[in-house]
Amino acid sequence: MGASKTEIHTQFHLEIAEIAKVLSHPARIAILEYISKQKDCICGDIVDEIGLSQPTISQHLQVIRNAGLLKGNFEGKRLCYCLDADRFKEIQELLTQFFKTTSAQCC
Amino acid sequence: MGASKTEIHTQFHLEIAEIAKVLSHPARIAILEYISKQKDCICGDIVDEIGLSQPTISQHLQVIRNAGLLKGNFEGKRLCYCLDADRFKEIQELLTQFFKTTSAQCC
DNA sequence: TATTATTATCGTAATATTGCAATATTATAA
DNA sequence: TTATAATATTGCAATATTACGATAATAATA
Repeated sequence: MGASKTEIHTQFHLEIAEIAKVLSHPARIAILEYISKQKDCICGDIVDEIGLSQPTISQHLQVIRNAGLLKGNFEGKRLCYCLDADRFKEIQELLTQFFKTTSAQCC
Repeated sequence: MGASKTEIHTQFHLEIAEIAKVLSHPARIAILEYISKQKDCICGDIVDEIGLSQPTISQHLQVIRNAGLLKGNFEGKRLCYCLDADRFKEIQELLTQFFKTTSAQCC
């Protein structure tokens, strides 16, 4: 099949999995880390930095954007892509919550 | 292509992505949470709990096992599947480290 | 040893992901 | 407005993932 059976899972489990999927590719990890470090970040820089084609980077950016993690500010002349700090913190807290819920006890 | 270009990424980024991939399916999240709660956990229980076929659960378990998260104890008569607490903590720390490294500052 | 229960593996179909070339869109500069 | 630069979209090929039926392997019990 290839498609996961979403209907049998809880909202919490689906949400955690969706977040994790965003983080499940090294290019996206690299992009997130890079964007977070820049004051003024443009997509072209990312292409140079990471070593994938511009369309591929653009595609990864869309995945990150769909997760609500991207904020684009048109400050003055250029488009500035930044992490949405609030959403980023939210995601961090959801994962923390999962790790809290799931603490190994047996054996 | 479908295969990611591993050679262009750092070990850290690859490691984070690999961990996230394990967490990127709701069934595996559910399995991890369930296993962590049981004292004596057998695969069959998981099948009843989650609502996927036994082979599918077994496949998900292998992904979890490959990440070093499963510990199988043959205690007395039955096989007891448990979370590897050390590895679980390790994974948690790696993600925490990523979130620390990647803290939104710009905009 | 034969039976039964539990878990793993194989084979396969459906769908998703990754990556890039070509092209379109958008925004700035001339 | 036209040229130029930056980013997004489209289309497509290669590979990966998800799911399950059928079957094999393994372990406990009669």
